[in-house]
Amino acid sequence: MEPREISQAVIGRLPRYLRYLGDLKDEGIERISSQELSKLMKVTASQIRQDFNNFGGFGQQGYGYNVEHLYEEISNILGLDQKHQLIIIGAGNLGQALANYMNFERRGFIIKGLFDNNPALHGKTIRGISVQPMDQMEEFMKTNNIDIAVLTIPKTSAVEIAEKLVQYGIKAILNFAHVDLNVPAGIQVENVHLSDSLMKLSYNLSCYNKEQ
Amino acid sequence: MEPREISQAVIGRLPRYLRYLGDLKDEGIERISSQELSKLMKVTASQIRQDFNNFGGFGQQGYGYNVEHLYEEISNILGLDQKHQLIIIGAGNLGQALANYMNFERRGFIIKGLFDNNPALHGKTIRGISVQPMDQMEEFMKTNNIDIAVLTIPKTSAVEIAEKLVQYGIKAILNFAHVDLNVPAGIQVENVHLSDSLMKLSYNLSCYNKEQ
DNA sequence: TAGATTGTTAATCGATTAACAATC
DNA sequence: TAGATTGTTAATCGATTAACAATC
Repeated sequence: MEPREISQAVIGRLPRYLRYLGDLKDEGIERISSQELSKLMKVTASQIRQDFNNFGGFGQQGYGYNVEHLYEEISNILGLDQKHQLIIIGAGNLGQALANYMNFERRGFIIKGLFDNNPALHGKTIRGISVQPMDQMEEFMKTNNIDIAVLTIPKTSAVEIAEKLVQYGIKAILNFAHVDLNVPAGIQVENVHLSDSLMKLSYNLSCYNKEQ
Repeated sequence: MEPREISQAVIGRLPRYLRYLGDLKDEGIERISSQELSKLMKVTASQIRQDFNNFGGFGQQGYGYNVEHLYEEISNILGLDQKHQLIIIGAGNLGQALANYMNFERRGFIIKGLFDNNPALHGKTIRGISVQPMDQMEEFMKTNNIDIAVLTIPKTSAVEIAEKLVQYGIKAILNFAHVDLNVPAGIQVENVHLSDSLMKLSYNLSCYNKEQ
């Protein structure tokens, strides 16, 4: 088990497996074969077995996979057995929307703080978390053991703020700003570029139309 | 030029090229070589040239690429020369946040309507767009020539609503619901699964820690 | 013309799929 | 034991990178 050698392609598929397994679990289904899961998820059974075998054997020949067990294993691989404390930088519409989104907590992603430069927002409370000025970030991160930051600020300040976050010891950033962050190796970044997604849709739309 | 044969891997990189070219354009830079762009974007010059050549030759030997021209070409490839009318289904926190986000309009993605089942929201206005009940969707889509729907509703109703949207003639869906939509071939779907992104961060965090 | 840099072919690398022996 | 299905090796496919001839 050499975690670093597993490709991001595989890691990227794990949350989807987890989702389907959670649903199966809720339906009270005990076991599933790679072939059944294959039909359900519309990926090859081969890929499913290969993916799972990156982490050791979770199945049993002639039986398949135990849903509950597999769910637990993937959940642990994804580190969901651990709690993550996170802060949201930027308490605008998107920041507030995310702060209001309860489902993250269920997975162990606990929103601890909200920060914004706009004085009009300071003291405003969302789900018990009050918006603080940016300059209190450093202090807050130290006392609250924050490991993930969610960036929902405009791209003009995102790079600079990300550098500060790194300096203050952040381990991972979920970046909604439409810019590439420049962080040292070892700091994890996931980008959510909504306009990129729209552009992909746009391409495939016009592409499909040309086919006709 | 056979649009359908271009891999989604290439398409997925186009918006990022466009972003860098836009920045270069704003800086008043006229030409750039694949090697310079390579350094800037941290991808290989080879990949850049391969990507662009999927669509025909945009460059000139010995010179490089004209920034303005390349920007226009990629913009057109992505279909950004055309306007897209879109509706947001689900006027909760996220739906409102997206409706308030001005930048989409600049790219030709015009938010025309907002729909929600919650009567408390009906008539509420965001940037001049009032929230309508879901049952007015069909009529609205017909009279407003809507091609993209943004789904920001809970996963319990997302699949059902997506089917209706398809029935009413939607061409593309940007899906924020944490569920896989089941749409016919030809209907474009882009998923934005925020909890999946957090899980990937979580994996890479624990993975990195194990390295130490 | 000489230098630079593309467009494009060929080589490599990695990811996906197929096949089957191992084994429950 | 016979049937089913995994774990794993081998084959294929596609995407990335390297190399270089074409050409501005």
